[in-house]
Amino acid sequence: MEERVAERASSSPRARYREQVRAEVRAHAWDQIAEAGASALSLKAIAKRMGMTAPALYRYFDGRDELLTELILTAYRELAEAAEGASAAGVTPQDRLRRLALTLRRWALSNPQRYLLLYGTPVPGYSAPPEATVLATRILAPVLAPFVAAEAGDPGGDQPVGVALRRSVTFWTRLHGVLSLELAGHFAGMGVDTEELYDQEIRSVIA
Amino acid sequence: MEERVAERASSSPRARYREQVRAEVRAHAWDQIAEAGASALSLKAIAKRMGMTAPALYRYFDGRDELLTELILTAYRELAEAAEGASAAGVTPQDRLRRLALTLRRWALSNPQRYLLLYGTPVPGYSAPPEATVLATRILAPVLAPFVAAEAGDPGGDQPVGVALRRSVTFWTRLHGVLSLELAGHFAGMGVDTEELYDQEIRSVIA
DNA sequence: TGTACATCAGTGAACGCGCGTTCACTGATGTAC
DNA sequence: TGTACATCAGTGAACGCGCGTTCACTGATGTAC
Repeated sequence: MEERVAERASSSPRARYREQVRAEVRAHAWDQIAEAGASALSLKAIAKRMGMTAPALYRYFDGRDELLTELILTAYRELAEAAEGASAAGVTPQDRLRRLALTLRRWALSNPQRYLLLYGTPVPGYSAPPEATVLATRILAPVLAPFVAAEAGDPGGDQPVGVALRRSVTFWTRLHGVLSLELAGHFAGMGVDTEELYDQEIRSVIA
Repeated sequence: MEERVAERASSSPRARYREQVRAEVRAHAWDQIAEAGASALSLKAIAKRMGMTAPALYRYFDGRDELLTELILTAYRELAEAAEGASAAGVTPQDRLRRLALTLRRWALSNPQRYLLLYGTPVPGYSAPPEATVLATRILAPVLAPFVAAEAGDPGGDQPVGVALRRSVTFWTRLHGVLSLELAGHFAGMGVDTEELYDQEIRSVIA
C-alpha cells in the first residue's frame, strides 16, 4: 500500500528527497562496511556521519536489519549485472567465462568487504531473507550459460546440462578459493602471485 | 619473568588450579564462538557462564584480545597436528594428501567457526599477531612435503620445489573454496553434493 | 493568490542492553619460621 | 605443630562507551479550497 503511494509520487519533490537521503544512507553504510566489516554496520554511526540523529533514519529504513538486507540484495544484483555484462563481451564460451572471472576479481578487489558480505562468513546475528538465497542461486546463471553452450557444441556428452552445472560449481569454488584467501590476507608473506594463481584456476576449468 | 615463575611452580596446587580455570575459560570461549562467531567473544559473557564476575578473568588473561590470540594460536597448532597425523598414516604421497584433505574437512565440519576463525573473514577490530602469520605459513608444510616427495620421484622436473609449492597452494585454495562456501551455507538449495565435490577437488590436484 | 489544513522530516530525551576495563577491597590459601 | 605473614583469587562498584529502538513533540513543506 505504501509502496503504491511511493510509486505514484516518485517524481514529487518529497519522494525525490526521500530517495536522495536513502541513497546517502546506503553510501555511508558501504563506507562503514568497507572500514570495519558488516557487523560494524550501525544506524547511530551512520546518522552521526550524516549530521542527523539516529531516530530520523527510521523514517527511511525499518531498522538495521532491513538496511543490511537492502545492501545485500543490491550487491547481488550489482554483481549479477557486472557478470552478465562481462560475459556478453566475450565471443566464445571460454572467452566469456574468462572475462566473467576477471570482472569478478576486479569487483571483489575494489571493495573486499562487499564481496565478503556476500560470500564470506555470515554476519553474526543476522539471517539473510529467502530472497537472498534465490538471488545467490540465480547469480550462477551467467556462469552456467557458457558451459552449457560449450557442452552443446561438444557432441557425445550424455547429460550436457548436468556436466555444465558441475563445471559451473567447480569454476565458482576455485575462483572463490583464491579470492577469499586473498581478500582475507592469508597469502601475506608467502610470496604467492595471486593474479597468476587466479589465472591458473580460470584456465584449469575452461581448458 | 612471570612465565619463569609459572614454569617453576607448574605442579603446585595453585598453578594447577590456574591452568584448570584457564582451560575452562577457553572451553566457554569456543562454545561462544561456535554459537555466534568470533566477534561475539566476550569476557563478561564467559564470566557469567562460569558463575564469576568479569574482573576475575583478568587474573587469567590480559584481556579479550589476548584470549582470542591464544585461541587462534591453539587452533593453528591443533590443525597442524591433525594434518601431520593424517599425513603420516598414508603410504604414497597421493595417499597422504588425500588423508590430509579428508581430515581437514572433518575438522572443519565438526566445528565450523573454528575453521572460519582461521580462514574466514578477519575478526573486525582484531589484528592477528605476527606469530599467527608464521603459524599460518608453517601449516602448509605437511601439504608441501608430499608434493615435494612426488616431484622428486618424478624425474625431469626443472625446479621440483617450485612446482611442489605451486601445487600445494592450489591444493589449499581448491579445498578451501569448497569448504568455506559449504560452511557459510552457500550451497543451500542448490542440490550440490559437497562431499563428492570435495573429493573431486582432491583428485584434481593429486592426479 | 491567499489561507487552512494535513503531511512528514527531524529532534531530544529516554529505556535497557552489553561491552572492556580499572580499582579498592575481602577473604581464603599457601609459605616460612 | 602452630603462628605470622605474604600471596593471590574473586567481588562489587564504577567509568565511559556504543548499540537499537520508542515516543512525544516541533517546525517546515506541500496540498486543497
